[in-house]
Amino acid sequence: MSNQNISKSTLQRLPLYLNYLKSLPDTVINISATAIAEELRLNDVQVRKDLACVSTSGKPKIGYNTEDLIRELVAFLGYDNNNNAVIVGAGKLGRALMGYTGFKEYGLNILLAFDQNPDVVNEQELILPIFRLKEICGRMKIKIGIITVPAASAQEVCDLLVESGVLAIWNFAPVHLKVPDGILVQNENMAASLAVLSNHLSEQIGKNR
Amino acid sequence: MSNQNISKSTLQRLPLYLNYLKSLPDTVINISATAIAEELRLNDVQVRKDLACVSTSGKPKIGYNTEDLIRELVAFLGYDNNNNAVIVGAGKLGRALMGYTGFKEYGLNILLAFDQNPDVVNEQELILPIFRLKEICGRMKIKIGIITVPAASAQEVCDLLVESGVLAIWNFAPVHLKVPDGILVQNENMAASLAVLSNHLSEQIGKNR
DNA sequence: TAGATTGTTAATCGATTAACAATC
DNA sequence: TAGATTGTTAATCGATTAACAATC
Repeated sequence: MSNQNISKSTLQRLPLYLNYLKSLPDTVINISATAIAEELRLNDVQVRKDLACVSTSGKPKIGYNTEDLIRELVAFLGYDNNNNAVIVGAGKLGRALMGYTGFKEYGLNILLAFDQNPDVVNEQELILPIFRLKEICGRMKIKIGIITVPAASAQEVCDLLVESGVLAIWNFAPVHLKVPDGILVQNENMAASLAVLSNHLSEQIGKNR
Repeated sequence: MSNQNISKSTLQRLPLYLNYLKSLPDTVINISATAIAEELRLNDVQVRKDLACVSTSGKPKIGYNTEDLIRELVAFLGYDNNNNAVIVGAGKLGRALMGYTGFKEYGLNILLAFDQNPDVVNEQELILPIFRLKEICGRMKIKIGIITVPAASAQEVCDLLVESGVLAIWNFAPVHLKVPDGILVQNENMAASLAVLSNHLSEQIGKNR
C-alpha cells in the first residue's frame, strides 16, 4: 500500500484536517488546501503535501471534493474499522479513559481493563486481574495496549503486553519504554505538556516584573 | 532570566530525565549525561545540551550530582510552585482530569470545573455554570485553562478563557485554537496519537499479508 | 597521568517553506 | 483566456548528531 513512508508529523495533522472538514456546512462542495491552511494557520504547501499522502483527487482551480476528502481521511486514519484495545492500570486515569466514549469515533474500542490491585478488580466493570492479561489478549487477538500504571511499573506492564501479542502501545506513564523492533510506542506525555505550559507562565510572569 | 529560548522539544524531554533520576536508588550520588542517554535511548549530546539549559553543575569525568540535578529540574519545571487551573467542560474527560490527583506532583492544581449544561453543574463537586467563569477566574487570578469541551465549542470557550485573563491553555479538543499573541495553547491531541497507533497497525498487518 | 566526561563548534538530517511549472 | 489551485523541485530552517578540545 501507499502509506509506507508517511511522517509522524503529517499523520498527526490529518485528524485536524478531518475535524475541520466535518465542521463545514454541506454547502461547501469543494475545498482548497489553501483554505484549510488559512483556517488552521498552517502553511498551504504543507497542507497540500499532507493531503497528497491521502488523496489524489485534488484538482487545480477547484480543490478537493469535501465529501470525498472526508471519506479518504476517515479510511486512511482507520476510523471506519474498529481496533480493540485493553487498558492496564485501572486507577483514576485508566478508569477515566475506559469510561470515555469519545474514542469510538476514532475506531478505538476499549474492551477491558486490567489491574494488579485486587481491590479495584471488578468483573462487572470489566476490570480484571492482571494475571489474566496474557491469556485474554492472546485469545481476543488484542493489538493495542494502553498503559496507565505508575511510572515505576510501566516497563514491566509493557513487557507483558508485548508478550501477549500487542503491536502498538499508548503510553501515559512518563517513562521511556523499551520494546522490540516492530512494536510502536506512542507516548501521551501529559507531564511534558505541563512543562511547556508552566514554562510559558514563568516567562510571562518574568516579563511583567 | 535564563529560560528565554529553550526549545519545546527540550522542554518536553526534561520530565523524562527527572522521572528517571527520581527512580534511581540513593546510592547513585553522581550521574552522567551519557548514562541518562543510554537508559532513555537518546543521543548523549542531546541530553547534555538539554541539561545545560537547566544546570551548570556538570563536571567532567564526574557528571552531575544526582540530588542537585533533581532539584534544578524540579525548580525549572515549576513543580515546586502551584499553578491553579480550571477545567471547562465537565464531561467524562473533564471530570476524569479533575479527579486525577497525579497532576499535583507537577505543580498543577485543578480548582474548579465549569460547564454549560445545568444538569452536570454541581457546586458540591465544584462544577459551576459557565456564566460564572469570567468573574471567578478574574478574582482568583487563574492563569491556566483546560479545555475538554467538544470540538465545536472549543474556540468559544477559548475566547472566554482569554477574556478572563488566562495565559496558558491546555487544549484536549481536536481543533486549532486562535489566540492573541502571548497566550500559549498546548494541544493534547489524543486523536493525533490514535492516528499514529492506527497507522502502525495497518502497516504491520499489511506486511503480514 | 590516562580516561571519562563535559561543553562547544561543525556537519547532517528531516521537516517546513518558497519558487515555479502544469492545468482545470 | 486568466487566474486560482495543484503538485513538484529547490531553498531554508531548526533540531539532532558527529567531531573535538577542555578538564576534573
